[in-house]
Amino acid sequence: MESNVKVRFAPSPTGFLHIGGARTALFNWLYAKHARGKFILRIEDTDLERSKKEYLDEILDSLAWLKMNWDELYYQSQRFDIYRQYAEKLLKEGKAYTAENGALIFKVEPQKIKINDIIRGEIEFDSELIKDQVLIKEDKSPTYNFACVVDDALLGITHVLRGDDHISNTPKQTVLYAALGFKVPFFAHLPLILGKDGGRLSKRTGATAISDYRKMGYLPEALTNYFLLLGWSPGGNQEVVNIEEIIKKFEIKNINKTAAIFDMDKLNWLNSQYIKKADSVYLVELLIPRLIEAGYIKKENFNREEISAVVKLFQGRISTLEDFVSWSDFIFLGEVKFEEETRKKLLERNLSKEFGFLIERFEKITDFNHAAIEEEFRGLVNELGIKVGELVHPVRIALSGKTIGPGLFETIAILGKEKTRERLTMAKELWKNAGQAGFKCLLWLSLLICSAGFFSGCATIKGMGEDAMAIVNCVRGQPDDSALSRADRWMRENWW
RNA sequence: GACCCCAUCGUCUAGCCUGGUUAGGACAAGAGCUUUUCAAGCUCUCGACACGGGUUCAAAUCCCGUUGGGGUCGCCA
Repeated sequence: MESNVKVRFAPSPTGFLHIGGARTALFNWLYAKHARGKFILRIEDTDLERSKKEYLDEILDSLAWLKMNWDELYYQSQRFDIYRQYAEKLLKEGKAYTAENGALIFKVEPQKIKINDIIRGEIEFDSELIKDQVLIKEDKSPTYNFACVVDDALLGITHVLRGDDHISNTPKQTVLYAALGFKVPFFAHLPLILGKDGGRLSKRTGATAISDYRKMGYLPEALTNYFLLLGWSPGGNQEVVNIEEIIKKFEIKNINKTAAIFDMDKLNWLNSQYIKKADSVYLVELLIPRLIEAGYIKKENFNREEISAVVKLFQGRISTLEDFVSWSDFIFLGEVKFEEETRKKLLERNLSKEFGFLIERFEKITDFNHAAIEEEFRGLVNELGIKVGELVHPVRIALSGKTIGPGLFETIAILGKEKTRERLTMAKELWKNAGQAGFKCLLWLSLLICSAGFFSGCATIKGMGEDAMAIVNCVRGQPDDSALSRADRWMRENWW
């Protein structure tokens, strides 16, 4: 059962689809769905100079990505004849005149102009504030206000939902509707979306293009949900909403009057909620291109089930798809990437012996799963009489290069026996090398202390006691963080 | 500057139309629980009716003013 309701979103391809535009499109789309009417997309490309194909493509892509499907599509650049025809009609009727440069201009008669806004009620303007309106410009292209009126009337638009910034265009348009004998549609002016500083949204106050949010790894459902909350409330203290239910409930008159500030924190939270409840199959499909781009998987050779397992590992703790990419690197890549800080942390304590035991225990496991891994791990910890954390944290670093991450045992299970063994072995190598470095250092030190002793007597040797201990620790495989730098400093200060 | 719009926690908002609420929820912040880290989750805390006048027994709610914020003043859209 279709109604005669027809709404439109009319972007101009002189820039990307931004947050404000997408929200306007959403409200139009929602109302069309609610009223079982039609949602029309009209490209306002009358400015041939500034309209660009790349912008048009981005707008269409972004709308499709947000799942705002349109029923009809029009381009104003293909309708210049129509505008001209109506302008000439006004000219013939004496309602418009020709300017010296050939432009056609509409004469605005003195009057009070009332517009009725569904959201704001009646607004009155004085025509004295409106100058005569250009209909067709010197270059023969129509002006925005004229093309807009002709199209909205001819296409049968019943409700015009657009940004607040168009309020002052509305009286200019209503006089044109009257002059052309067209029925005036209902108007609803949506509150603006502002940046963090309460001013206009700009690159400085946050990304504005929808395609940027897509790149950053937001889900279209989450973005739509967030836009909805900016200016409309579903009632019942709902935050995460079901779009089908919203379509049923949506009413224009319930749209807020107040401008809203775009809050990334809440968007992030909403996105994390959507990721948490998303089907991992869906997430895998969204992630595949990102993983290929990051070089984690090869285009022609990847396993969806493996990716799915990794997705489940991180699903509950990320807020964007890009978070997943940055957290999961160590699982997909052959080698672990260490930050210098993290490497130092691992070197703080030599657990070569413990890691050796762990490798042995893991080798015995035939079904390398979470439970079995945990059992062996805890078994070893008990046997050694140490705290779980003493082994968990170094192992996590060795395996992932990170000090934080998902539960260790499930991570190990996903990582697999082979990579786990390799990385634990690699950590042992690291300690061994550090130990050798320490040994070399000791040789140097002995030499230094001997020479120093020879020249300065025993007092200096005593003073060196502390530093010497650090070096000794180094050799024993427990290199003190500062041992090397101490030796270095001592050498500079005392050698000469 | 002129004209127009708007005004509830830091932010998004419910409540306003049809006056009587301990002014509710969410994000953020803080605390705790849980714990192998970080998150998540759960519990709690913090936190608002811009101001001034009316009207009324009673005002976040109705009216007026002030202040503050925003928008528009193109042969751009």
